[in-house]
Amino acid sequence: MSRFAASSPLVRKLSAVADLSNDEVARLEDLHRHPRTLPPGSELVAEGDRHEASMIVVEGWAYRYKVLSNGRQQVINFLLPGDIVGPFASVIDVADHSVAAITSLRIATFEPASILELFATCPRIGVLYGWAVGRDEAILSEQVVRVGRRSAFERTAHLLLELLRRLQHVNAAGVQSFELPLTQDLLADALGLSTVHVNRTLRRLRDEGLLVLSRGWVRIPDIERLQQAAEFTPDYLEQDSLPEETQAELDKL
Amino acid sequence: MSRFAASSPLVRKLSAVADLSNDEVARLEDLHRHPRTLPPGSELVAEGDRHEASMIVVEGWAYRYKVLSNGRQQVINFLLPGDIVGPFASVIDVADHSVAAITSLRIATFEPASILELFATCPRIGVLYGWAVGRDEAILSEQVVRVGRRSAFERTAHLLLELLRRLQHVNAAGVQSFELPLTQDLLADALGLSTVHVNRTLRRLRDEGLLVLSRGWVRIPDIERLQQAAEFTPDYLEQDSLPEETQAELDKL
DNA sequence: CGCTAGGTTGAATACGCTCAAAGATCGTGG
DNA sequence: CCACGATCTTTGAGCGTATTCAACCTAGCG
Repeated sequence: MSRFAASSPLVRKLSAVADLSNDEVARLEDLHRHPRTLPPGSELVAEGDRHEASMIVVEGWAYRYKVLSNGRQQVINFLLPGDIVGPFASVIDVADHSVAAITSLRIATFEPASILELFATCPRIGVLYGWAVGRDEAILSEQVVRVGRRSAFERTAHLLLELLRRLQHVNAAGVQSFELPLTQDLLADALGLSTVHVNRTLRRLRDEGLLVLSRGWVRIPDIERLQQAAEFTPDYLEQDSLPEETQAELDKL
Repeated sequence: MSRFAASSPLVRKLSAVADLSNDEVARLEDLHRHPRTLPPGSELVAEGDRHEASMIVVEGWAYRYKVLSNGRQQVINFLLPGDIVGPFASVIDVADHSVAAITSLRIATFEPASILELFATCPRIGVLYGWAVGRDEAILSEQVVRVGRRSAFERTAHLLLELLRRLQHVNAAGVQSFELPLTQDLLADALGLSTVHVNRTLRRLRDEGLLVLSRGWVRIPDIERLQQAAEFTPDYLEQDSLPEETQAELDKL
């Protein structure tokens, strides 16, 4: 267990990449003043909103999505504890997507100024912020590949494996299992499939013993096997340290 | 025409969002030392590469992509003049995707240290860098929606409209037309379709008078009409100034 | 002139969608 | 505590969009 097991998920996530000083942890925790708790279904951001602030998910799930005509909807990605919502929101003047809470959601809003200040006064945290942004971009990229070039079967398995891994990074999942607060409707919108087909695909995954689903929980009995089936490689989610060169740059400052 | 018509496409792009001082322009141009020219097909980044530097596309097209088994391939996005390749590359230690040149490519590599320094000494540029990252993220999000929830017809039209708009922002396209250096194979990999179907879809777009294609050029005779057909809204690509609040924050520094 | 990469077209197939109806599950109020 | 309604899940049948396979065409280039 990490020495930050009790602290915020963002700190847990970042301390896997770099050892944080007590001061750095304090600065990060500082971003968590102004927390709120929102009920399931709340809209945090609506497409067309102006000048949103950045937020950090502390507990619960949310999702970013866009709505199209005739009821079509696409989930862009899921926001889990430790995720930063709109890391550069303060610079964008109109939101081009919506964000809604899936579960009851604990979330902290922070001022755009905080980030500017953080970058200016604590480059290490600036770099880690950049790392978080880069990782989210990697997750989005994988979402493009998943939806663009994988079969329904692979897609579904792949997403579940990603979610497991991401939750594990913030101590929000077990070794094989996690709580999945998604309806098949929402899953379908994330996977670019119809609800019916998601249902059939999940059934097939269960029938093949790759998945155990019960009352909002998923268990993956044989992760190795599911990874193979989904062609899942977790590299894009894993990083255990900053590159040496970057470390060196930082030490000079 | 902008007063920076002659300068680098990155400056052109950013000066649409904020008026840049001469000093700021100089700092941005500074990132363009160490330019190279690469032939079409060159790999700039290969999946698995360690610790890449960030780059700026000066001229030409490139694409980010991932390769799957049995020859499947997905283009994550296209990189056009003024685009930053891996804005936080210095913090990520292993590339999870590849990048290759489509045309002959003029590209500038800059040191990770430059960015840290820029953030520290020139917050306005730091903010604009953040804006560029945020915009790229919006483009990626739209790619997810396109591939996940749009028909082949909409998808194709939508991508072409996006490319037109993005190119216009860096003075690399006319009012209705631009040079499109993509094979139908590559287009298919970007749209998550088969080559054959891309071909049929393009034909339909031509038959309906929505597109004119000839020898590597596209013309969109009636943009309004194609936007309607594709359900394209360009908001995510457009921003003409920084939000007032952010301006105010900046002035305080 | 012939090679090669890319574009075009047809026919058969398949994967995933739509429509429809029936079963679970859960929260809520009687 | 049970009944009801609402939401979510499951299953079947038929359909349609996009795929695969295969052949042929075209343009550019050595």
